Amino acid sequence: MTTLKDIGEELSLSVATVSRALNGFPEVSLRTRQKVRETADRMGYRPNRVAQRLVTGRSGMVGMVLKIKPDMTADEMFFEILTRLTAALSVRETDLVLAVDQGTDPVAPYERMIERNILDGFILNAPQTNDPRIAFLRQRGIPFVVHGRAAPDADYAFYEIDNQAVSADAVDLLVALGHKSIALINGTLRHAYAADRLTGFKTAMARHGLRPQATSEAVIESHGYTKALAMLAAGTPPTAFLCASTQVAAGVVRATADRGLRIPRDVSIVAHDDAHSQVRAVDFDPPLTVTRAPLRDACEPLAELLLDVLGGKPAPECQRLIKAELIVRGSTGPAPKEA
Amino acid sequence: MTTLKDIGEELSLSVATVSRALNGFPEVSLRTRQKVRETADRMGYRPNRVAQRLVTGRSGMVGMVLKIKPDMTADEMFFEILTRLTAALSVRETDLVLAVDQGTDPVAPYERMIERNILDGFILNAPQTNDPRIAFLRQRGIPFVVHGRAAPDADYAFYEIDNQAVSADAVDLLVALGHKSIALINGTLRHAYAADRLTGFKTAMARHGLRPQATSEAVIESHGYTKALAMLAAGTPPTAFLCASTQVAAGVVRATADRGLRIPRDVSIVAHDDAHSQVRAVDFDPPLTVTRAPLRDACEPLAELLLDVLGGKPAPECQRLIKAELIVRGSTGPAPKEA
DNA sequence: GCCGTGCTTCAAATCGTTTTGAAAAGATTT
DNA sequence: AAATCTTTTCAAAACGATTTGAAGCACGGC
Repeated sequence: MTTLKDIGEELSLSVATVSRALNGFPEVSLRTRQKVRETADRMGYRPNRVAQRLVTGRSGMVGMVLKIKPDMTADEMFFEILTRLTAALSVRETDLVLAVDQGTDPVAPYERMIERNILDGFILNAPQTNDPRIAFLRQRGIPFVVHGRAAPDADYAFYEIDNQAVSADAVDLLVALGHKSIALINGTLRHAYAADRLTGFKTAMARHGLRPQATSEAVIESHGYTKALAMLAAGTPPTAFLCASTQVAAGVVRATADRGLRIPRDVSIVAHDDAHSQVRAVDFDPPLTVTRAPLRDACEPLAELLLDVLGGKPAPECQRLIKAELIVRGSTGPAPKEA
Repeated sequence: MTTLKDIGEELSLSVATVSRALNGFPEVSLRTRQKVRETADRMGYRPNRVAQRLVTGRSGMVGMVLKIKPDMTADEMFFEILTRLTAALSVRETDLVLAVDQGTDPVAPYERMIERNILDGFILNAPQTNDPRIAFLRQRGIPFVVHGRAAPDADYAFYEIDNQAVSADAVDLLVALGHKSIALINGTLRHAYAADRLTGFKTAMARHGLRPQATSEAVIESHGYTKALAMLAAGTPPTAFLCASTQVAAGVVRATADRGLRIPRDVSIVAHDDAHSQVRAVDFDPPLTVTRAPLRDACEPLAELLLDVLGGKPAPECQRLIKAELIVRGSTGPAPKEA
């Protein structure tokens, strides 16, 4: 393996000069710089990353912990995220070390990875309100970036969509169409994003002088189905639903069909669409009106932000709150005439 | 971060002594060794892998490249394998670094990871016949262990089930039951395991003086269905099928039902079962006779073998060829009386 | 009292890089 | 031509571990 010393001897230069020449420092003359570059290429020099890391204190590796469901499967989208994240980091000369969260203590896998002390930082996802992992990493002073924002006053690096605006935009659209009885079928409030959606929903409804109806549970089809069915059977049934996901929307669609209601004539539906490939908003009949913010779009920014954090950029400059796009399709229409 | 120097200063010992004490060298007295161990624990010492690697050439980290399908999903079983592998390596003080194969050149991700030269070795899976990755790693002299055997005369470390025996055992069982027309619905021959299954099948059939019928394609339900349908419609329809997987078996079952045939009265089925949780052999009606070899059982041995290879154990001693278990259930029965 | 003999411990070199502080060379001013 | 300033180069320290060769110490034998 060619080393700096080899190149130095070849050219009768010190390793220091060779190092600076290759790293493009201005204090080495252009002529030597070129000569060094050329000989380095000729001799097939590759910097020894290990040595580089030893002296710089950086390892060029970041960690991520996979949360796995009890049946040892994971989210369908996970692989796409993983792929894109790996690619985004790879461009930045950074590798991803994976660990698996086997339940019990959410902090344990982070502790284990830190113990090995070869990691520069972490990428976290799916933060919960008062997430213990975030508290842990901050207390230990370990750099990290979160996909999601655990609290509105977060003082760490994150990438997140504006979940309050997601609800607010949907409410505004529906109110403009004349809807007054609007229900939110939300995710479990344990998740920070769901809490934000609820806040945004309540605020927007209050702004229009309307009474909010909401329920929070897992974002699965059956939840959408049972809750929508129950709400439609109640005294003042909603004329519009805000769905936490397209999966939930599928359940709501099934419930309205069971009740003999038509979309959008009797019931309007707006869903949030994170572009899961499984349940596509455009495949609905009628196609779903959505607030759209593909999860995969987070990968590039997350990599970028983490590198910024590692580079010492202050946290406030490493926060991205993105607006979801409101896409109006066939599942929303004017509110039905009052009965 | 605690270093050897810190411990040395704490105990008024040289770093050399501390290093030897922690690595259990005999030339340091028992008393100091214990004292050092204890203070190291107390101070939370963790060896710096980067520094270790620089001087020893070992980093305690191994790599694995994930092959992802074009739709960016991966095998359902993948997470379980990943979990178990991580755990098995963790016990051996080794970390797993993941990269993702984004198509195009199968060797490229390995090259990238090697360039970073912080890895001690690799775990490969799903080898193909004449796998370029294996050729590459061997040519570069990089240690690796393969889950699967790319060729019968493999001269590298691997863990694999005896795929020729898988077919042979099934054939022997069926022949003992009186079957003469037996078909193999195999995986694509590009995969080394499928080539082995075919060889074993042909050899076993020849041994019994029978003419083999075989087809090779992706191990999915539809392949089992279409091929079985075609074969059952042919001149001398098989009375028994060997299926590459339980998924394929599901297709074959559907095809026999479509033809109005009954299992095992008219058609017997033997499948290979690698214990995917999705399509379970015992959930079939009747439950499937299988050659069983859970994929997950490979994790411990793979970790063990890789560490052996890294420790310099010669390749021939790092090869494991495991027999699959033949489990006879309701899907096999005596051959039907000749028409 | 001198010298070998184990048994422990140590200082120093090593790995390949980055970075600091100083020296050498060249250019400019006095 | 001496003095000063700039530009370029260098030797050495640092990162944190392992490993080599040597030294300190107590011991008993001569």
